[in-house]
Amino acid sequence: MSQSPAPRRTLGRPARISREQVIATARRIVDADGVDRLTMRRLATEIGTTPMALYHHVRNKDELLVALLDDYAERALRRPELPGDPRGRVLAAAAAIHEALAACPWITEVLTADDLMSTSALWFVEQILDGLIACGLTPDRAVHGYRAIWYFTAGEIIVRTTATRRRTDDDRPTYRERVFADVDPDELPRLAQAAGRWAALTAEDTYLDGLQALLDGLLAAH
Amino acid sequence: MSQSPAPRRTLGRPARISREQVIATARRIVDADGVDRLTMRRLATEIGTTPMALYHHVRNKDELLVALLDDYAERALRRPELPGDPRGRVLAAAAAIHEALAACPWITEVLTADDLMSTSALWFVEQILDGLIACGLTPDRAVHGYRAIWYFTAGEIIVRTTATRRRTDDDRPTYRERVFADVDPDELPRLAQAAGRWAALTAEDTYLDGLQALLDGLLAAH
DNA sequence: GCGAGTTTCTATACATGTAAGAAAACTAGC
DNA sequence: GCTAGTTTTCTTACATGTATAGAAACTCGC
Repeated sequence: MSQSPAPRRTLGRPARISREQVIATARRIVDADGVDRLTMRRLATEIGTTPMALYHHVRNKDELLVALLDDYAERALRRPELPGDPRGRVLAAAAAIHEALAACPWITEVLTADDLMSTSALWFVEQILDGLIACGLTPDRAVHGYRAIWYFTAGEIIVRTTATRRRTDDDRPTYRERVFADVDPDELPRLAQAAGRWAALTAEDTYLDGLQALLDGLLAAH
Repeated sequence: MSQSPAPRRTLGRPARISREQVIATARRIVDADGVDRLTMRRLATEIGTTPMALYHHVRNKDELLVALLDDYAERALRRPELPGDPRGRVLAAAAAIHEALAACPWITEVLTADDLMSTSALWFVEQILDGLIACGLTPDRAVHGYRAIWYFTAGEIIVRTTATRRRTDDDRPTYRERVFADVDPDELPRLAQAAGRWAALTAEDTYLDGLQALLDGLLAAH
């Protein structure tokens, strides 16, 4: 009758907090107050433990952020209806990744990881690879093509989000504005010509155009 | 005879250090010991002042890094012989920027700026814009094209350098390796197929291929 | 029940960027 | 010379990530 209740097979002091709990609480903080307010100390007190205890469940803050991105991708990356033609599949998969990432701009510091290798993103990578191969690329070239698409996508997100971030927490004239003011129209006529419209032009979302151009170029190269 | 020696026209306490001195010393530290060893405290002691005194010459460490990048670009960005055909010019200008950036991998954290808008880089931007326009793009589309090239270039540098950085200061199995180990060949056949070669493939430098593809796509879109 | 081993948690400490304000070193007007 | 104003520098303090060392809480073999 009095069997040992669920015989504990784990050695050592039992854990009071779990990695899942850490990540979930971190997510709550980020959702509520933004990623800037996520500190290990606050996370610890909200969980009811000490900062260093967290380090038994995440290796460091960076890994925690990666885990957050993973967690986010798991929920936000819903697999869309993909078109039948392979080119369209590649576009749709890449656009879906881009859309999900653009929606949570706090991951910039994490995004510089090698690949977007969240488990839940793998399906999208698979679609891109498969689409590229169906378009006639060799498997090896398809991997390179995926990388190129990833460079472009990650670069767009990173550059765009940090640009807007700097613009918000800084009201002095932009570095850009100062630079443009110095442009000599005789020496740099195209820049001088574009100077007035630069801000407006770079504010436009041209990700899809660029993605299509890149993809067309990749496919045209056989 | 005893004229006031160079009548000081500046009000207030005379500066003991200059912004140029700060940047030059920072450069020396970075060149010698890497960007990780550049701290405001060390910089201050090497100059012979206190950390907070630096903040009257650079707004914060980020701005110091941007200034370092500027300083570096000034010296490293030598204008190459550009080919006559506009497509070649664009490629050469972008490749030159990429090459210079790839040579100093510590700028990753700075590279996320809006554009590479160092004064010394403007000439390259001009060449890219001019080349794109000469290929038939409208000025507005040329700016978008330049942005696309910049996204791709910055993304490539950032992703590549942080990837190698993480690999060096971390000998545990990569996140990537763990992810690939879980790939189900039935569900994700392309990924499973590429898994073994992934590391080798992504180690290859395919920047120029990607750049050409992107450029061709941009030009093909009229 | 007891010691050994193992895991998790806690306390303390340090390096770092930088905010806030006082102090210093000058010029200009009297 | 003295005061006011201005600019630069210094002092002190704080928040943050995290290293290190050891205490605490468990299982297992005896």
